[in-house]
Amino acid sequence: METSVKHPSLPSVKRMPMYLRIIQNLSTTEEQVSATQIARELGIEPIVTRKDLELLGILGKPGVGYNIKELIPAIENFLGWDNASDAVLVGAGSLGTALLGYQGFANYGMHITAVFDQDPKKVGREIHKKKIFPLEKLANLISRMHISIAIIAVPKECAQETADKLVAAGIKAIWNFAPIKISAPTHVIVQNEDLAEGLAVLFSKLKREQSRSAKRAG
Amino acid sequence: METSVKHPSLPSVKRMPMYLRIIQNLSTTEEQVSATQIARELGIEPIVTRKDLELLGILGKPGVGYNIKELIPAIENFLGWDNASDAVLVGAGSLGTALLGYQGFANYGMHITAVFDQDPKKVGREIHKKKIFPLEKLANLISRMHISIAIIAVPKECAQETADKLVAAGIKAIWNFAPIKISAPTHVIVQNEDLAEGLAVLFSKLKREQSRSAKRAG
DNA sequence: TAGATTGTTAATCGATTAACAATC
DNA sequence: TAGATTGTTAATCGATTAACAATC
Repeated sequence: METSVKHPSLPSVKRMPMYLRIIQNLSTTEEQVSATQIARELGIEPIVTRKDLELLGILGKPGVGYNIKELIPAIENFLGWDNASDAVLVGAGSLGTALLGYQGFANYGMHITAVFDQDPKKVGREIHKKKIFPLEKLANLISRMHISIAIIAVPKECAQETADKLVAAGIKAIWNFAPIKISAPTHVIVQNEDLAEGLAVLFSKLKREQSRSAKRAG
Repeated sequence: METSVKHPSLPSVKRMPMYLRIIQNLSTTEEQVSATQIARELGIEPIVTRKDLELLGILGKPGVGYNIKELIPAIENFLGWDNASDAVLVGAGSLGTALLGYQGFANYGMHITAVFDQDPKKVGREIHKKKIFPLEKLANLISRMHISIAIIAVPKECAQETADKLVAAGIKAIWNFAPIKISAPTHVIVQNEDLAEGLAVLFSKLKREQSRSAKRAG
């Protein structure tokens, strides 16, 4: 029996990008950074950061911290962001446009190779210097260029249909922004992004705060 | 000592919007829905849904399920989405535009009252039928109309500054989409939305799947 | 040395899952 | 009645937090 690979927890994975940003910011002025320092910046407990950095498989210096030059590539490698993966974006509406413009995904290990849209009026135009292709070319381009990631930014009515096409074309992972849960075969990774989740959390925190302040007043 | 209010867990809160959507879809054809049914639709365990619905304080019928007419308002009330709160949007770039267009937040208990932007060229124009105001009017409008929620969709360079203005104007909750962690006094709720998190999760799942399929092949 | 921080083991906490009688 | 599902209590699992010796 071989050593089973211990998978990092999802919360740890989610915290990594924040660490990366903070450290990248510091990298111009500092050589070393401690878990304590990062945690303070984020308003979280130092032990959390220490545990997370442990996952990277690098060593820090007691009393000092971690070498930033070592830390950055370690996190990038952990996230798989060290070699930009090619991706396609389906849907060139305002959401698709916003995603394309979002600080450029370049820093996020992702390179958007092509943009597709159903609307003939949009085809041929450019957004953020990316040319928009007709949907008909989707399957061909994906298989020809061995694209493994697709971003769905189409209206929810055609999201599942789009996903089916992507799966048929051999895509390996789908990042879905349509407000509907997309289903796909188990070997295809689906990450559903849902704005409503964040809003639900916001409202629930607000409610809690209001009941607290009501108690203070009453 | 009074009964301490038991707060629902964050994962439960996050699942509620999905439940709501599914049930709203069913509401045209069905009268009742079971936790099992909802769970199957979402690909999660029925016990999870049952536990979550328990938080709503309504009763189901054993062997049958829940009355949809009761369930919908119960979830909306739980989320605080039964009375749309007024909100302002700061930043009318592609992200702000996308947010405004995102199926309209009307269903999400939020009504965007006004849109603000720094750029004089944008001021006066309309997006999705909302007029864009200059930033100078922000504080006045917030206090005059007792707005409690603000959405930040400005570049990360001015996000903290924008947040400070909002706090000074008396805002109670900030939903931040700039890729930077915003800080505010403890009595102000901040919900930082971070695209990079989702991407990190996607990549980590992809990695896991690839190591699995490599194992299958090898 | 004194102070800070790491790496690591153990304790705690909370969310998920299991089990099952009661009910439609 | 048989089958399904609820409400509820208990068991399990995993993430967070605490504690502390070792090290710079």
